[in-house]
Amino acid sequence: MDSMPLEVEERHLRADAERNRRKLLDAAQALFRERGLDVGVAEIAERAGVGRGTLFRNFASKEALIVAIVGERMREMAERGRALLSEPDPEAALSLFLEQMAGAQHVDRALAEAVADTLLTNPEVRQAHVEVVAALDALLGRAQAAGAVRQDVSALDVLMLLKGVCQAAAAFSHIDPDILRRQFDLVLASLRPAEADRQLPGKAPTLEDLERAFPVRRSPGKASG
Amino acid sequence: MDSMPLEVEERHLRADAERNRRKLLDAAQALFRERGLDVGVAEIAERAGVGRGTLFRNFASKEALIVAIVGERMREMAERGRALLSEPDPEAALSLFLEQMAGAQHVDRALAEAVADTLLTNPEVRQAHVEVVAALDALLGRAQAAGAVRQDVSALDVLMLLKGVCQAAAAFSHIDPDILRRQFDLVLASLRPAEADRQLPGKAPTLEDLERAFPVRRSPGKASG
DNA sequence: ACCTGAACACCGTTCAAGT
DNA sequence: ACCTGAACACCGTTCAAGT
Repeated sequence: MDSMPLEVEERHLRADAERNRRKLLDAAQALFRERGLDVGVAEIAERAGVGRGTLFRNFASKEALIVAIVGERMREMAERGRALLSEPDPEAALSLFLEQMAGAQHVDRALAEAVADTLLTNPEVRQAHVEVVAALDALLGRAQAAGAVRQDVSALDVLMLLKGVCQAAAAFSHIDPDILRRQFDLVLASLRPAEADRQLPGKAPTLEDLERAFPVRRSPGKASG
Repeated sequence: MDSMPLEVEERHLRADAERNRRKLLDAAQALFRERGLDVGVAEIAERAGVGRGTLFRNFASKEALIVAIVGERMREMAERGRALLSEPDPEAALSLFLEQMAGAQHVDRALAEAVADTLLTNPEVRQAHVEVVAALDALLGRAQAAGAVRQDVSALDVLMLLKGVCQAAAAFSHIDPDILRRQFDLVLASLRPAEADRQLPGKAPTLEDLERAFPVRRSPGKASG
């Protein structure tokens, strides 16, 4: 059972079905991005030009639709993080990545609501999130090796700290674009190499801690084995 | 119209009505605290031992019930902040207040969800929130005067930074109690007096910025003037 | 094989009938 | 004056009837 590939479901769709699926994704993407995850399925189907039932034929639930969209955005973000590994200055690369994450949430309400929500327990979103953490971990490791960042923080430490920045700054930056940068600088200040008597207590949180805090819920019904 | 007192509505309730109101508040408080703001009004009314209709006679909406509870918790928190002004060590007082805020959200899911939500646009919650900011501002000012905290941060700067810590740490601290303290220490590290070339850009956010970012929505219908 | 809208279940909210 | 549960409006989801 461990040899079963995880991402098949590539069985051929009829041409019109494939087209409808795309129209639904595009409509939902635009509406979620603009007005958040509370927009109704009726409006999404209408904007896509299909019946309500078609939405649920392509996606098991409204959440599944959300997951398809948010998961993709997260994977894009992880990819941008990996790309920054070729940036010569390790500190600048880390700072840029943090900035891009906040920026993405700023222009996409769906993404901002998703990371705050309990959506992280969904398997697909979790996997994408793990990718992001891995990319951040790599960038953070480089910055630490270069002596630009204190040794005793982990990627999850940084991510937790950034979460508030993203949410708060996103709400404010319509008004005052400076605030985003201020909050960043505060986060970066917290990450500077610490004197010996300022070491953080306990152990740095890992992905295993994340798993124990938010156990991934198996999607119900589908898997019978 | 500016001479109208804001918090009257103290007209006498019949004894049984007063009792029902209390039962509803107690039931909702317990359920919200334990399981978050999604618990249904039917369950709340049942636990309180009254009909659904009675809930809506005492509170204009489910949100009004939430606001009554969350607002009170926030006002308690502001009071604790003001009490800490008599703590002799300014840095310890500030640190304690931040710790108490995170702790309160840790034991009360309702509070944690409320501060993340758009509930801040509600007038009553906003007023309570402003009280908290004011208390934090006083504690922060003392710590800055004592040279324990950099001069260029405002209470809102700190509150934004803390928001992520509260959310993230609350979720994790079931697993690893160290994490809360780590995140705190990171926030405190970011607040240490900065070297001249590390000053934050722009101006520190004020309560007026908060008002422009989240304009208070007038409660609809009630006020006719 | 897929599309569709009527029908269903589940919320918050209202209101006519009771006391 | 207040209480109550049946009724309503509004969601996400299902499904029998269509193509």
